[in-house]
Amino acid sequence: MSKKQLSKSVIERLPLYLNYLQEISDDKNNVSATFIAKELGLGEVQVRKDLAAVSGAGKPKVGYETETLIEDIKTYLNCNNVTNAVIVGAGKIGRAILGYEGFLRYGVDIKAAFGHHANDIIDIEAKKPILDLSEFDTYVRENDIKIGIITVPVAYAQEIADLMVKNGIKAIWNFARKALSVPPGIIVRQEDLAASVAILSCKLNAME
Amino acid sequence: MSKKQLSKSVIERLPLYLNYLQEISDDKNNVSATFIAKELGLGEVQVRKDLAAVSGAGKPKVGYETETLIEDIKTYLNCNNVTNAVIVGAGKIGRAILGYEGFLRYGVDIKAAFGHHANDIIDIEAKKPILDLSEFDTYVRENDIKIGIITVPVAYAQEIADLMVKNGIKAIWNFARKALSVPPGIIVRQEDLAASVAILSCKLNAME
DNA sequence: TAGATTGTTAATCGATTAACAATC
DNA sequence: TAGATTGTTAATCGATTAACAATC
Repeated sequence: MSKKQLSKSVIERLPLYLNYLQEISDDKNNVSATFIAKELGLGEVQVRKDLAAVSGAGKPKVGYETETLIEDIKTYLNCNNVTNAVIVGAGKIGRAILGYEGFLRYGVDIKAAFGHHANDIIDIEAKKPILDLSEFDTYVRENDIKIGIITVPVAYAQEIADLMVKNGIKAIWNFARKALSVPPGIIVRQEDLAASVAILSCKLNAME
Repeated sequence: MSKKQLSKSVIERLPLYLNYLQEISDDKNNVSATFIAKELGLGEVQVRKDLAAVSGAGKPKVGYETETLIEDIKTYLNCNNVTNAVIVGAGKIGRAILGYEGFLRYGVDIKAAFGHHANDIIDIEAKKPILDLSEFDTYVRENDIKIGIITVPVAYAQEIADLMVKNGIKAIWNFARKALSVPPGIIVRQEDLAASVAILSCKLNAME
């Protein structure tokens, strides 16, 4: 499975294409890079290059077969293999993520959340267990968990990250506003929703 | 207020610096770019250049005054002026965001959420109203709302975006997986949490 | 003074855009 | 065939990194 390693910017555009293609796949059997570019407000050559990188099945005059393109992007993004994940932190954000079904679409299955003094509570809507942190080690090892999601307060984030690494978790999605220190080989993605909206407000302010 | 327009990449690093500086501000009166770079795992020159862009108050040998630097970044990010925001979509994600206090730290005050057939429900923990969508127009105009946050299902996203624009909202933070079409001058920030984790799982897969 | 750290100018790197030949 | 669209090679652009003189 020697997959071309694409640049970060390309990888971040792939979900965009995927969503759009899935949206139109019922109506259109074929689609051109030109068309996608116009619809998504991107450069035509950029789209063509991105698509060529994961697919390369385009035909002059007609464009790409929509279904094939969808499959190729999904394959690249690993959507068809399920990767298991757990959340540590059963507060509002943790529960909101636990209950959101959109992740499975990308092959990520969030199996459970862990909290303090929680014990086998089941999130009714999501039908997923919220377990006590003491069960973490066993659960992670027994359920082939690869991704850990941290939604605890800043003060505990590093400690939880250490716990995850200790139990063999290889990728961490961190919602705590704290730069984690992890051993090499562990992937960390920092998510700061507040910063996202700060940038929005900053741009807004710059426009006046 | 002619503020230098920094590049997207620089702006996205500012919150990172801000968090770290606030974390250490009690212990350290001065801090060097070299030190920050090492702690956050960034290039030394990059940090120095970023800081110079918003502050420029560094002194050879001692570095920057921590407090001044914090204030300069906050000024650039517009943290000290409050910008009002509302959420449309009172599902799990909408409520989670409504209840999260971290935004005020960046000067964004989320005043209320709107849902269908909701009427003056108050989110107990957050102490913020969840109102019916029919009250949207009046509320937005009367409360100087500048930012709109969309957490409704994909099918309604464009319609809500139009409603926001119609009522004078200038910046939209969109959690629906849909490329919005808005008039020029309106800022849209697309947020796709599922795609975020997809990229994580993709990298994880590429490593093996 | 000597050395750490700054700010700036030049070099490198990577990503986007432009140009164009190939092809269905 | 003609024309739309592809894939590729070269040119541009922007951001990061390296080098170094200035300074407290």
